Amino acid sequence: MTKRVTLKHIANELHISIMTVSRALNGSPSVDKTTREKVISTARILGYFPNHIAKSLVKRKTHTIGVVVPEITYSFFPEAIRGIEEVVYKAGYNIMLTHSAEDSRREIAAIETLASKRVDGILVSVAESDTDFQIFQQVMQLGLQVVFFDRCVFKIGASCVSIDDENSALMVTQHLINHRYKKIAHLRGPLSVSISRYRLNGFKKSLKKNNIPFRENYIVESGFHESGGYNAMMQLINLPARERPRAIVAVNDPAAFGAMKAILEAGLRIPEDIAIVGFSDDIRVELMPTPLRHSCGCNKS
Amino acid sequence: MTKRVTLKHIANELHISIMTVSRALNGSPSVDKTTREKVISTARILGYFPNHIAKSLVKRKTHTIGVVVPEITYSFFPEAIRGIEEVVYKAGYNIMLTHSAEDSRREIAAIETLASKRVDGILVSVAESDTDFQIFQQVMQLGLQVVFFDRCVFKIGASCVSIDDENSALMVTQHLINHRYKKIAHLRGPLSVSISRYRLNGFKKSLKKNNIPFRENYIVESGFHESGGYNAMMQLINLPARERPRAIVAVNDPAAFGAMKAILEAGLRIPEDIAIVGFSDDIRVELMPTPLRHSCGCNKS
DNA sequence: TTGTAGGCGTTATCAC
DNA sequence: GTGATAACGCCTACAA
Repeated sequence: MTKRVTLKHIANELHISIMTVSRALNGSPSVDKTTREKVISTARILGYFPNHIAKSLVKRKTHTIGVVVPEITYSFFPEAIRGIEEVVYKAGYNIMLTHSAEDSRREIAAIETLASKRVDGILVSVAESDTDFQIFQQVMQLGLQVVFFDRCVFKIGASCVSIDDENSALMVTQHLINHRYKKIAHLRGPLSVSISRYRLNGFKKSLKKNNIPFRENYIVESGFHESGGYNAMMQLINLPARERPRAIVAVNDPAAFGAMKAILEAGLRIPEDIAIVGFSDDIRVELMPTPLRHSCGCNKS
Repeated sequence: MTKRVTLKHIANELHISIMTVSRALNGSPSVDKTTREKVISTARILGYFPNHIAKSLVKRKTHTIGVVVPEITYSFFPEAIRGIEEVVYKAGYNIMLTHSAEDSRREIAAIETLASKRVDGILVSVAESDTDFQIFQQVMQLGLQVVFFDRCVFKIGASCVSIDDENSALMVTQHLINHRYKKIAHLRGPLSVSISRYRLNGFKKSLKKNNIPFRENYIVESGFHESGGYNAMMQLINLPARERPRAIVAVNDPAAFGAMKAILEAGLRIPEDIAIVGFSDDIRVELMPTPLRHSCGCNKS
């Protein structure tokens, strides 16, 4: 059905060697001008497309970067992926995109596949449920570059790109305190993920710094998604009216959105009854009726 | 620096042939049970990862699908990509994701790269500015499967997956008419893209069907983005108060969002002063203060 | 400037 | 069951 045109075909057509064709097409200086022109024109006529697979095999380089995210549509990942694509594109690379669906087994499978497909490097934001990180060390020993972003794994010698979560959380909380809020609750992410821990720490530190008593029941796990934020917020709303927090620091924007939904559904107003701040510049933020406020201009790209 | 483990290494280690190793690892039935176990265990010990590049070269199949979108973060594409990833993952494939940034030259380059990297098929949603489609025919002649989605190119024999744009637009408009709106404007997309034309047609047909006079100045080009929607809406708002439309059919949700911004900034209310409907179930929709209404449950996945 | 030999890591095919 | 050999399409290295 399909006749794949190869260097050989062009070579035969022109009665020259494969190497000359290869050189001509790759812009090698040591090739006769006339020959080069002939080669290029017949390549075009025959509809030649270079076979990067063959090239990759011999060069041991695929010019492809693997990307592993927990959920493609989730939070700021579309923008991150977009940013990554832009950068690698300019460098002459492509991205192979996989998502783990927050499932660590699937994440491992994705990384193994990427390793097998011989990507030149892997960018990964780890799944919530991760506990075993030996797969990363394994592929790193293969010479594969691994760089974490947003959700990092430390202590295995890979780089990490993320904002200063602890400090950001501290500043976000401080922001609320500066606005005279005292009853501040925190919707936290799963503690297995580093950003959750850092943000929780920042939150706690800020309270301490301002001598605001820490209340255990003001820390509610929300996970990273809207439904979790919603449920967590419901818990807080169901506290006796006097106990209810007046402000919320959500671990990220999706959780904040879920919480807002719960607040509005309960007939409460934002921020008059309960104020709320999120994280990570979700694209939806600018369209919200009540803008989420951010502590800093930190950019996560 | 890196010692790539190959079948050869395993074979040498065990003093057997490469083929036996290959067969053992691929679960061929015709291999001795003991040998297989030995092979598998030393493969594990040596840290062997199969080289899909080599495999692809001989099998002429990469198990990779190329995806080309105009903008990764734009409108419903994150969800579409997510859906695509889910499907191909289950089929044992991966996706190579590229974006054209609405630039047809970049789109062509992306497709050439994907063809060179020998993806097994390409899913593409074309850029706004596209005029020349010969690249698609070119790669199709190479035996590469091309399937368009959302923004299709017709008449070149490739499949297209999208909603019935004309009918949807017709129904959306009818919906407004049923609510007694008569002064209805349309923010249209670039006419080079098929969905823009279909939606415009649907809009016109609906007016005609209901004997509502068509006004040229009620059709404003907005493009597909928020900024365009904003500018287009400003034009309409700046009409003399009596001329102003009371309802808007936007070509897609981002344009609708931009328009809403313009409306609100002008101190008008939605939908009391101006009603607005979008398209394509943008993820932000459910969070909007004034929900965008949809004509049908059409799903674009 | 151009050509030849060999190999990248794997599988198809045919022998044993 | 297992092995040798020849591809797959290209490039490196060396020779002419």
